[in-house]
Amino acid sequence: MPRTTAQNEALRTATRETVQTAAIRVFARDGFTAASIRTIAAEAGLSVGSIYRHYATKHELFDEFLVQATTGLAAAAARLEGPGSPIDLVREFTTAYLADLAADDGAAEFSEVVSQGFSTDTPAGTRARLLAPHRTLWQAFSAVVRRGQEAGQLADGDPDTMTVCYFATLSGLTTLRLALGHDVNLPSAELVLRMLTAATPTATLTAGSDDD
Amino acid sequence: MPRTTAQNEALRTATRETVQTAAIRVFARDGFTAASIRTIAAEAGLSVGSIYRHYATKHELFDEFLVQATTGLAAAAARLEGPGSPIDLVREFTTAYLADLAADDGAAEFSEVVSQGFSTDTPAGTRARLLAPHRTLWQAFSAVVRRGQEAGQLADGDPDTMTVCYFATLSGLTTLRLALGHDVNLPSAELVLRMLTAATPTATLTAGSDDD
DNA sequence: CCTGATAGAATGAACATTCGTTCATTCAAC
DNA sequence: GTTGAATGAACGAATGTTCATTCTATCAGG
Repeated sequence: MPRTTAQNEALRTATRETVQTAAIRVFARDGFTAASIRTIAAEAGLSVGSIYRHYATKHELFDEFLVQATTGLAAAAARLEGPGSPIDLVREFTTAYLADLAADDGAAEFSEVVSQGFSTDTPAGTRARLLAPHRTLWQAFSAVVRRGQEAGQLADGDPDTMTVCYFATLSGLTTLRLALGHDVNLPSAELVLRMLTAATPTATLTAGSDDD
Repeated sequence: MPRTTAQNEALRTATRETVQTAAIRVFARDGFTAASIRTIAAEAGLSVGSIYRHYATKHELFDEFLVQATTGLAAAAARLEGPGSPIDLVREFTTAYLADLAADDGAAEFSEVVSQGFSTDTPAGTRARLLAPHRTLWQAFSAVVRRGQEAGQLADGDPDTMTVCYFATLSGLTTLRLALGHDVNLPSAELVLRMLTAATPTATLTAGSDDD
């Protein structure tokens, strides 16, 4: 008997992880279509054939990423539905996201692939598959915002619209961070949270400019 | 002599515009690499060969888009450097951007291609070519923010960081708008502007939650 | 300790397809 | 009839994918 089953299992999962990490990096850099299997193989330090031993197609490689993304989004939604005051929940959520972005692990790349899948819907159907868990997350966040408003902790405004605007900011920051690297000044959580916590600016700030 | 020179000229520019519009739409939908010349030709209602009569390569087709983007960004920066109070300038800028996003002309698609070029740097060199006019725009915006702070019209904070956060929001909203269409609730200018105008939330809002 | 047999992982040349691109030909307007 | 725009079949390069082959780590038998 050559290798034990357990050893083969460990080898397989280790290589799968190597491939997955390399794939996400290349997907984030080049986009799904421009990312070639040969490039991913080179990034992983493996041959083309090895990729196909672990993933039947390029789409299946992307599918595993989609599963991870769905799981992560569901976990984030669950945390928002957990205990805690609204202001603490949104601050903790924002701080954690920005910390991931600032760190040099693959979190930013991961988010970037999600963002690309959303915008280009490549491969076909990606957008729909990402939309479902995103809606769950958005609804959870929106509910927290509503609770925060009722508690007087958060600013007025339609919770759904505020949620969209908030997540648009996080998404945009992710893209900028990945494109510009350390040159970009990541904002503090407090700055991002202003759109949720801001007291409505006093009328005197805008007086005299409503003549359009 | 068959057609007059003027007629040929008109035909040429008309077709060029048709091709350019179709190309931007396909670029926005599929990304530069996945957008094939055959798809662009079909979208424009022309043959493959006709595309190549007007643009030597796919890259040149994209280049014309880059020139347009650079011009537009420079124009936006110039407007910010023009007359007007800081609060009016940023509000006008935001309102105009959101109006373009809400309209069904190609403005959102245009911005989306810019965003993709930024994030994937495809074709190679696109990011650098977009970065220059963006920096100009960001610097102009940052200067307005600083003036607004000095005039007591805008909230405190590092102007550069606030600018990055602001444009990240606009970029993220563009992606969401194009991905979800009319389902997305576009925020009001006032909501986006909160991160710039918000009075710092009073300490009572955060009291008792700083125990992490 | 060595050695050879073996199961399964790793390899990369080869294939069909699709891509960007070309160009001989056709079409349309004067 | 002439000029230039429009066409689409065809070509080389690159892509995703396959599979016959090689490598590698293990352990029974000496």
